Amino acid sequence: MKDVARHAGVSISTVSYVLNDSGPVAPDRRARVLDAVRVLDYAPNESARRLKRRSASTVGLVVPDLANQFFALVAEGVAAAASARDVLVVLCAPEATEQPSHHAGLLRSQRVDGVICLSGTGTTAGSLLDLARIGPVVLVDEQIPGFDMPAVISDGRRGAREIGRHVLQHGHSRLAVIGGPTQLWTSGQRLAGYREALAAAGRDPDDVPVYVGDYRQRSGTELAKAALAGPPDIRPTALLCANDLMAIGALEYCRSVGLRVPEDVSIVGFDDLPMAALLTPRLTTVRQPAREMGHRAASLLFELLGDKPNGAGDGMFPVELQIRDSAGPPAS
Amino acid sequence: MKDVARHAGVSISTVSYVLNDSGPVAPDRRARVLDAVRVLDYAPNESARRLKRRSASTVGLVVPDLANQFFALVAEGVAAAASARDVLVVLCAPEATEQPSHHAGLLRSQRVDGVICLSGTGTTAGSLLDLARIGPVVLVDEQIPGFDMPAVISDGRRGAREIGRHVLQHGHSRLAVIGGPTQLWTSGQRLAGYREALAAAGRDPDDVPVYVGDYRQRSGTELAKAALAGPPDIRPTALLCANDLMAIGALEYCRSVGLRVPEDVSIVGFDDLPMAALLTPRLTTVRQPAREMGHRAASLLFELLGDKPNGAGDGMFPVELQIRDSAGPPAS
DNA sequence: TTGTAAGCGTTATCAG
DNA sequence: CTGATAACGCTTACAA
Repeated sequence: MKDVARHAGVSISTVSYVLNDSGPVAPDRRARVLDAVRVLDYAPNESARRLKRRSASTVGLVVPDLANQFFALVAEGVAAAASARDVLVVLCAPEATEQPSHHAGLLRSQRVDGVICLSGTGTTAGSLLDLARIGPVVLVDEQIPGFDMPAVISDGRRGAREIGRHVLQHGHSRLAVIGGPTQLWTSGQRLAGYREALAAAGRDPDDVPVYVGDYRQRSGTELAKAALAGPPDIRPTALLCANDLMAIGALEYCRSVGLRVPEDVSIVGFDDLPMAALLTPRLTTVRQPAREMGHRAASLLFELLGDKPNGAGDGMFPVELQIRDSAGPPAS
Repeated sequence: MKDVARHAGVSISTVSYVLNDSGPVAPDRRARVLDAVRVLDYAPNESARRLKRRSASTVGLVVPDLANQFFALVAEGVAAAASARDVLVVLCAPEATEQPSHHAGLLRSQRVDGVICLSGTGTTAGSLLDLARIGPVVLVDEQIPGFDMPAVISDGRRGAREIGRHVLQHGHSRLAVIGGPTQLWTSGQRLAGYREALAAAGRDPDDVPVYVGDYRQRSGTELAKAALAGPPDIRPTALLCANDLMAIGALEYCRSVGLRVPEDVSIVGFDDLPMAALLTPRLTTVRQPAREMGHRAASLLFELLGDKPNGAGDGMFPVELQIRDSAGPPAS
């Protein structure tokens, strides 16, 4: 910057003025400065800048599992919104094996302005508290009772209720739920939705067993195996999976043991990953607008950070039942 | 930091010494400092730190399309390697509509230590030059002739050759290639591999038409439509797609018009996305170790940045033919 | 309209 | 072993 000033024959503060539009500068001098900037290929040092102003134009993005396409799409939405405002995104993909507070510390030291946190196994009240000390935190697809942090969520409960009803309408009498991690809000919501559907159909929700998975494909496979272990006249004829990845795992298991879907067992998921419609059978599921949710989360965070209100309230995104081929009437 | 010093009854430089192990400190004073840090919940200001040292412990990650799971997996590998060394990853997901140099500028201002750049449509020699001014750049699945930047690649040419041979062994006489963007290195490699296979089978490589796509699913659908437009006795019986996403698009097109795969047309892909094995028919493709490649790219970058050599040469990753169900003998 | 100078929170040099 | 103190590159009163 000193170089630029010298090259342009002005003082260093004049350079700053033109770079930030923060002071009146005579047109010719401004031109000289801009010119020097180009000639010297000068790029301001953001570290120094941040040190002075107390804001970083940077947000943290905590995502548990990029291999889950739902998260990847949310991340893309966040990145797009951030890019549109020239704010940087620092990516944290905490591994299950590490202390959740570790990343919080890193992010805090970076002085990121705020954080977007995607629902995932690491989301405990404690780790959220760590993040909250950094600055505003917006949650995606998660909510912690008693904390009321801003959150971008979708109406998972209703989605689960609708897909539950859809399955029940086919006349299944024995069902099982393959749910997500119990500590996750979404898991609870979806489970609640399934139970409402059951109750609405005059069934006792407590009659259907719930297998607790971790939202990964593998656990879908394993839990399907557990759920479908008994003899044909005992075993469930429909599996309500709390996300698509687990539904896919379940589908795989069925395929591997020769169970037909949906004739022998109906399987439904949740998320509507791009691949859901490409499976055979095409997966009946509930669509969540992942990219939009990421975008909204970022906008909401910017607003919290003092951007002019951009209409990004923390409302609920609607959810949409996608009826395809993986659920149907039981064969019997 | 001043507070910590006061609280511990030592000087500010002593605090710095214990925080960085950069000077000898009496055990009791060190303990007092550590204590004060905990009590005051102090986190060092990285901006100030970077200003002083000239390194940021931060790398940039440029990824064109997170919705492509291959990229998402590479990103995950990068994030994992970075996290293991406490280096931060700033994510750039340049949209097609914006100037590639824009992100380079952002990254440069951030003073990131280096950049990992995934192959994508935005990868021009010019934009790479922009990035190179920032610091070391390692490319993933890309190489620019004449620039020789460190790169983490896989042997796509061999993969393409092998899958080409596999298809040809089934006795197809009319084939078509659905390739990637011509400016991408991977596209060229894969195309070269296909041509080698053709030549090895005694066929004239120039006889097979090449449709140029953009590695996205949609272009697979469109190009399959174009490629398969003619009457049955004219149209190709096998489609060599340069990545899985386009293969999936092609699969979709075939399904939509009632063409059976592989009976009416064989389709093969490249990448082996996790979903490839879940499709019906299961997609025959070539596996690239995405996550490992990301990990290696990060390690390589760290090494370039002065980390002790960690054995991350820029060798070629082997590639593995995955023979499944989407390619077979033509029906005729 | 322009320049001077005082920090921002760290690290590193150099006397004690 | 410890503590002043001078940078690091930038912003912003304040003075000219």
